[in-house]
Order: sequence, then structure tokens, then C-alpha cells
Amino acid sequence: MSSHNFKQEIFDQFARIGKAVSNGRRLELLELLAQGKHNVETLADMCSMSVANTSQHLQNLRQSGLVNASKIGQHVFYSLSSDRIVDLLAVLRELAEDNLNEVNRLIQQYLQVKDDLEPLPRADLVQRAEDGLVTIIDVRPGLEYDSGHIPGAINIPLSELDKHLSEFPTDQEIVAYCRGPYCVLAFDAVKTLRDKGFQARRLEDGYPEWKRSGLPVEEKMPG
Amino acid sequence: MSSHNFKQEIFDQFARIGKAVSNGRRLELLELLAQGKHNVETLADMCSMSVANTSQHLQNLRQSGLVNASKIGQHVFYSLSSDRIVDLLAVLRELAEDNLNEVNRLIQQYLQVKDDLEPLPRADLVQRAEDGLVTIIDVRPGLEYDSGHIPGAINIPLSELDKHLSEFPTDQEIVAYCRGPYCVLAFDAVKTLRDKGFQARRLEDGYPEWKRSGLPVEEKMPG
DNA sequence: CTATTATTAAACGAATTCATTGAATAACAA
DNA sequence: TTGTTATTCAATGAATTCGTTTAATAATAG
Repeated sequence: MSSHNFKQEIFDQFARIGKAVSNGRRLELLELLAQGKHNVETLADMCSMSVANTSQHLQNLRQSGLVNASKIGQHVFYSLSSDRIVDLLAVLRELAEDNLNEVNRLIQQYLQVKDDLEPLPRADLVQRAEDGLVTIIDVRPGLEYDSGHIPGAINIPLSELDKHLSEFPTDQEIVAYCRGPYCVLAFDAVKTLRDKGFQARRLEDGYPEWKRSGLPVEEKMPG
Repeated sequence: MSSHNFKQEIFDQFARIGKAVSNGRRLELLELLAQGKHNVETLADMCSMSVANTSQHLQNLRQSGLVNASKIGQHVFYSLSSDRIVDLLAVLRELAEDNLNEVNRLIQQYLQVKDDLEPLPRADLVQRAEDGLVTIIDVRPGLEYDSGHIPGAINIPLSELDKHLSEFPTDQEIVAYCRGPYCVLAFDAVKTLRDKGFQARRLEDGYPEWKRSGLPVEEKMPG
């Protein structure tokens, strides 16, 4: 094999990882899997895709080695094969934010609130939590909370938020987080809380990024 | 715009960055641009591609915002738009190494030497350089060396290596580096040097990773 | 055993990607 | 002006990707 061929072939291999993340639906799946294991039908529901199509994308991700599959009973549970994938998603996000005007247009348009809703950096949340100054709420679905969350956070899925308003302190800031910086759950939660007169802010990004940055987490035993 | 549409559209935008790095030829171009500015024809030569094809890929990268173009005289010089792209390439590389057997097969096959040629970690090189224990050679083409290199490294393009053998110390280790961990220039240099009886090793990766890690570099003034 | 559920496979057409070819453009030189 | 060089554009066809539809498989329940 010539050096020329080697170079081409090795870059073609790297490109296989690129191909895996070259499709928006697959990126959605990866973000969901970053919250924890999920089976095919659940993933299909959450992405509003047909089961067959979801399965096809998952096969694709599996062949790139980005996800693992394990059969438990009748279900096939998929999971990320490596924490590094959270880094990959983060870099893609940052580069898209920096380089694609379209991204900022979308954010402005859908999340108009962005300006007066400056998100809270991770490090700041750690400090305030230590000082006992905040209530942290995890607004993801219960199953995702169960498979891992920020210590001290209470789980209130967005759909349940209305029922729990009376439990929140009015003299303390409430910090909401969800799946990631562009997941709309926390945005919506903060909006609801603010409309009701609470002091609410959004964490700068979601649980996977928190965990990935080495900060402490509460997880149920693996298995 | 519904939250559902927002989610899909934002992930489609992130996927544009993925698409940009979903092709081996474009990854080659990005690695070359990580060494410094280059014009279209040079890039075409270095990748063994037609000029038109190279230009097309560069347009593609430009539309994803990963590279910038600036016309100087008759030439259009392309450059990386952000240092983060070096991180992106590194993550792709790591994930490919970890997850694709094919990558390791290729390495074994082409770079059989891998085992008895354990590469030198960056931190170790810093230490040994401080202690004056090593000679560092940069085996990239002169232009790439000129636009930035490791302090104290001397530039000996691979093609010139034979002419300079007499200049090397026989009592000191020689460390060679080039464009990146899979660039074959340093591999070949180390092989040549070892065959001639020198103590030679390869740096774990190349100049872009060195610079990106925050270690000191010697660069000519920007422009 | 048959029915049901969860997932994958196979086949299809529309859309996109990719390298090639040849022509267009733009800047400069003779 | 004409010619030359560097780059981009436009058109082509082969290959690949993507979502849909329909069928197959495999595990469990009745």
C-alpha cells in the first residue's frame, strides 16, 4: 500500500464518523441517547420518526461504532458507546453557532427570550448550590432523570410543572435544566415560572454536558 | 414555528457541520489548512486531486463556515476559520480509532512499526527539550514550517533528510513531528533515521495539536 | 399452537453527493 | 490587444442517502 493510498483510506475512515453525524435526525438520536439508554420505539416517538426509519438510523450509528445495542427482554436498548460523543456534539454545536448565521436566526426567532434570560454557567450553579441559594429542577422525563441527574435537583417534567408551582420558593432563584443547550424544555419551564412571578433561570446547557465536564452526578447503579 | 420544527431545524443546522466533515477529501484539506494558509493549486497537489474538485470541496467547506478565503494577488488563500476545528478533527480521529476496527487494521498494515516506535507524548517533549536532551526536527515542507512550528525545531523536509544526516547527534534522541498523528512524514523520517543508526522517535501528534494544546510556538507575524 | 409486540430487513423512488469535463471569469503580463 | 495563470461555474452521470412501504424475524403471551 502506498503512502498516498494510506492517507486517503485513513481519512475515509475518519469521515465515517463525520457521515454518522451528518444528519439532523441522527444528531437528535445521539442527544437523546446522551440522556441515557432508550429503546427504538421510545426514540422514534421522541424524534417523531417512524420506527423503521429510526431503526435504520440506529443501525447506521451502530456501524460507525457510536452506539451500542443490548437486548433486554423484547426490547433493544441503545446507548452511547463513549463519553467522547458528548464532546463531538458540543464541538459541532459551537462551530455551527459561530459559523452559521442560520443558527442564530433560528434562536432569535424561536427563543426570543435569549437576551433577558442569560443562562447560568455551570461553575456558578455549583457555587450557588453550595451556598444553598438555589432550587434546581430537572425538567426532563422521569426516565431520563432516573438514569442520571445533577445532585440535589428535583425532577419535575415540563408537563407536571403547573401542578408543582406551589412548592417553589418565592425568595430563591430556581434553575432549570434539561437535555442540552438547545433543548426547549428548560426554556419553556423558565418562561412559565417567570410568568407566574418566580425568579427562574436556565442552566447554560444540559445534563450530558454537566456530567461530561466532570462535575458530580447522581446515577443509579449501572445495569 | 413549533418546538418540534425548531428542534429539527436546529439539528439540521448542526448536521451541516457534520456534512462538511463527512468526506475524506475534505478532512485532508482541513488537516492541511491546520498547518497554515494554502492556495487552491497547492492544496490540489498535496491531496492529489484535480483543481476543480479541490475548489468544489473548498466552496463546500466555506459554506459551512469552516474555512475562510482571501484573495492575495492572483491566488485565493484558504485558512481555517477557527482553532476549534483542530479539536473537531481530533475527536473524529479518536472516535474512529476507538470504534472502527478498520482504522487499526490500516495502521498495523501500513505502519507496522507502531509497536517498537511508541510515540512521545507532548508533555514529555517539553520536559526533555528544557533539559536539552533532544533534537527536534520538523519534517513538513518549508512553507508549513515557516507559518508556524515548535520552538527550537529545525526544519528538514523529508525529501532533504538524506542530505542532513551528518548534522545529527548520535548521542542524543531525535524527535520528528509533522502534520498530525497519521501524517506519514514523521513515520518515514524516523524509519530512515533508525536505519542509519540514530535514536529517533516520533512525537505523538503534529504541529496543529501542539499549538492547540496551548504550548508555545514560533510563528511569523500574521499576514 | 396462534396472536401480539418490538425490531430489523429488503425494495423502491426521489434527492443529494461526488469526480470529471469543458467553459467562464478575473487578474495580470507581454 | 492577446495570452497566461488561478480559480470558479455549470453540466453530466454514477453512486449514495433518505424516508416510505411492506415483509420478515424473534420473543413473549394467551
